[in-house]
Amino acid sequence: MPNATDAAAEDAARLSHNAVDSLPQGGLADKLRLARAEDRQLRVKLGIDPTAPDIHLGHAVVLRKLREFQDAGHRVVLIVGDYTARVGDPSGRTTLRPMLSEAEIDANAATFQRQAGRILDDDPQRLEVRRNSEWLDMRTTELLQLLGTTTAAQLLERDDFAKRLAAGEAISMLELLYPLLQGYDSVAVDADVELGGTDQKFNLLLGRDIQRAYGQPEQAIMTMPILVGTEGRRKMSKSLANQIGVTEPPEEIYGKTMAIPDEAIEEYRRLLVDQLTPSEELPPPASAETSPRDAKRALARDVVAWLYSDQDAAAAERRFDRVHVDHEAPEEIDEASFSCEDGQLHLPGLIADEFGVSRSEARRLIDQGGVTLGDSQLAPGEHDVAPERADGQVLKVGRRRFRRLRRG
RNA sequence: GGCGGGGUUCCCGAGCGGUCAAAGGGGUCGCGCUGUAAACGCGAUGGCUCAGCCUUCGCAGGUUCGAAUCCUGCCCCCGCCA
Repeated sequence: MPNATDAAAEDAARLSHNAVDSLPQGGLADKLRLARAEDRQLRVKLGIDPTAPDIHLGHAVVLRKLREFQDAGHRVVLIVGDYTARVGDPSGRTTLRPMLSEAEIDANAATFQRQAGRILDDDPQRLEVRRNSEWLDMRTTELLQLLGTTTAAQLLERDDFAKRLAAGEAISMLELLYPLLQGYDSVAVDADVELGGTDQKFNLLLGRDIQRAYGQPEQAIMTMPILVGTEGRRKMSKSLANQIGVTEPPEEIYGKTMAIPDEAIEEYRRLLVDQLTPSEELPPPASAETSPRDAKRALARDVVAWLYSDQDAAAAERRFDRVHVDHEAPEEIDEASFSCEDGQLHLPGLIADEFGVSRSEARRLIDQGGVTLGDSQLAPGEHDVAPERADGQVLKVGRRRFRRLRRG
């Protein structure tokens, strides 16, 4: 039986799998050692931003890591940044975030918490959820004490601040304050470890300084890679509209995964699908012989199976093949009823109503050969059709929008 | 307090009296192709009762035959100096 020291180091190594940074050197092992010695759980913190409530695969990377800590017996402390959401953290971006109303924040926080439950263990012993308005709504004297812990130069070291300063761009006081507030969260919850994306590195490290200033042991920090969005370039985020949400329907998740560039396949697999902690018994990863298409199909299946089930994954794949490979209509199609008083069915109006586009857009779609009625593609200018020709037919708009038409 | 820069269509960003619904890029959409909603190529991208009409270039007024482009006032944003 290995002694406690070795075991802690091994655990730390395992938990650090896929992490970009685990700081300070040996810090996590020390924390694990301490937990063993004191026979307690580590408190592993993650701050979440309730401005973007829907959890996507990018969040899932960090949440999966948290799940590993839970499975190792530790306690995850999720901090809903309901108070900091009023401040707006600009990490990795160049413009200020909009502020949200309290009602919006509450709704978003609830949504996030519910969705996180898909990945995290929600056993109260393993998961604690807090809101930072609990402690950040502080007296001015306390705020001043917090401000006293840090210098302007320290904050301006942060990469994005430094760049913006050099470029003569605006940096608001609120933004500068944000890292301090986040750091104070660590103090308030006695964090032993804090996780985040690599864009959080500065804030996580500053949390250590804040804790020290308050006479607390400093947290270990771990950063996880930022998952790229479906276009394969920029970080996955809702505002960039390149996200795959964990609650999206199976066929959407499957399809969006198929839309990622081939180069991103390996990264997606490594961060989302592979065994949480590597073990010797695992089969080798998908061989390089596999074609990108098949590798991506397998990935898409695995992601859906992870978030739903094997059956859902198989069904999603069937549907995808049917619609995108065989170019046929899916089995299940929503119906749209139409009526026509004046003898002709005006398609731009119908398409606009059914798919939420403008009539002008609908006209363009028809004119560009993007609309098919039954099995004939509509010709440019063919905006009105006889009702007999439309009734009972499948209307296909673009590659993946379908309606079965019924005269009503 | 002083000086300077700026607000353009989903985003960035050109335009600076007519040829502007407004260059170019991004994004998005469509088609083609294909191994996929990949890649690549081509095209489209304010609205509508769509060969025409209507409404846009921070807001309000004005000059002009004619303004996103000129003038006046206002609102907002940013930087620098102090």
